[in-house]
Amino acid sequence: MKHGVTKQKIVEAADGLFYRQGFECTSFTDIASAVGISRGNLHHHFKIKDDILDAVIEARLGQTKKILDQWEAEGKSPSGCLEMYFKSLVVNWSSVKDYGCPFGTMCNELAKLDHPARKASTKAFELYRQWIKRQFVALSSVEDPDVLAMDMLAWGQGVASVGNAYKDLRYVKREVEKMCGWLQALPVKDA
Amino acid sequence: MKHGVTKQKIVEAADGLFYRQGFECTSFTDIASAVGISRGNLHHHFKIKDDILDAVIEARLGQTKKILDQWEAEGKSPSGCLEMYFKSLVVNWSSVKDYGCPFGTMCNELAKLDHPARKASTKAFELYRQWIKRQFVALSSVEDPDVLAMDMLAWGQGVASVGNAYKDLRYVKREVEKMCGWLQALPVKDA
DNA sequence: ATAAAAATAGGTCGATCAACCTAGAAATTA
DNA sequence: TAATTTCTAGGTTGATCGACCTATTTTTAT
Repeated sequence: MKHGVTKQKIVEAADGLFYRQGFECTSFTDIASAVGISRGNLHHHFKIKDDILDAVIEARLGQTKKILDQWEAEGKSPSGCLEMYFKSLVVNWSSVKDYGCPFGTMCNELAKLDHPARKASTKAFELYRQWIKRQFVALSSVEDPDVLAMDMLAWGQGVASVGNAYKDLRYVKREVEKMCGWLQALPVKDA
Repeated sequence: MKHGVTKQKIVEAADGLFYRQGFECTSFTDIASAVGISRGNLHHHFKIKDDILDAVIEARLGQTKKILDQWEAEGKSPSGCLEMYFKSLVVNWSSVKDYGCPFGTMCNELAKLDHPARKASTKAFELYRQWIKRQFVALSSVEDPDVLAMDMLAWGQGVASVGNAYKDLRYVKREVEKMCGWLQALPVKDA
């Protein structure tokens, strides 16, 4: 196979499996058969399992950056961007329903394992936080964008967790609408 | 050992291990050695691993009921009760910091595993929800206690998740204070 | 006191795990 | 074309897993 293609395919497959099954419950055999290669080949590209995890985390960070850029392009205004963030729970509902938030659940699994890559896995949170903070700063109608960004992060985690437990899309939609309403009621910077 | 004592010790040990390591990452050997018994003995009390999980979930439900009753005794007023709930994140910080919320993290792990006991694990959420709702009804100053109870549930999950990721006690304390302040600002039923 | 039942220990089994190894195939470079 | 590197497949190893089993001891009931 072309240079680097297999490696990328491995990371993509591992990403999905880590999300849907968890890191610890995903074996080399799982990943290899998902990609359609042998275990030996998998070991050639990634010597140990933790190396796959590192690559997955890095790939997620890149993907997250891309998505956040895309939201800024689509959302147009800061409040539009924040709406994109809120609504992502509904957009990704089919997976959130079954597997929760990919970032939050991975962070928590790695925390329980006291895994060396735990800290790296929280970087996605940090990306979101800084991005959200930037939107609030641009809105300039809020007092403490730092605190508010943290609140938005926790809001997403909370709704994802409860939504996942209750498998209740209506609840999630209601929460998202509530946040969008709150956002529009915010006093906007002089137009 | 006296009748039933060993079984109870097993459930207690398994509870802690499931919380700190996760269900899937906890082996019969782990539990047996934590209790100080042999694997064979463990198998005598619980034929398969899922039986231990069922017992742990049931035990957690009983423990949760007890704690909620205790909070109602200590909290005195409905708002005092809700403060007990908020502050539990700080009280249990040393474990939340490392392992997250015991209910949320178990729910999510079982969801990923698509485990038969998943639904049972959500019953703890339901206990909390109904209890919180009762406090708001007693406060009688809120419009929709049902929605608000769900919000409080999500708030707890969100703060636990973000607090666990960032290992930031100050953030958690700030959030708790915020909620306590919001609670006291609520118009109370005629005294 | 004796029989029955429950509790305990430890061996064993087949399966699966991460990791390592060898060797051949394919692609690249010289 | 020849040499070299990269990619791929699959076997092997030692450890651990859940589960099962057979004894032996302890407790309970008769």
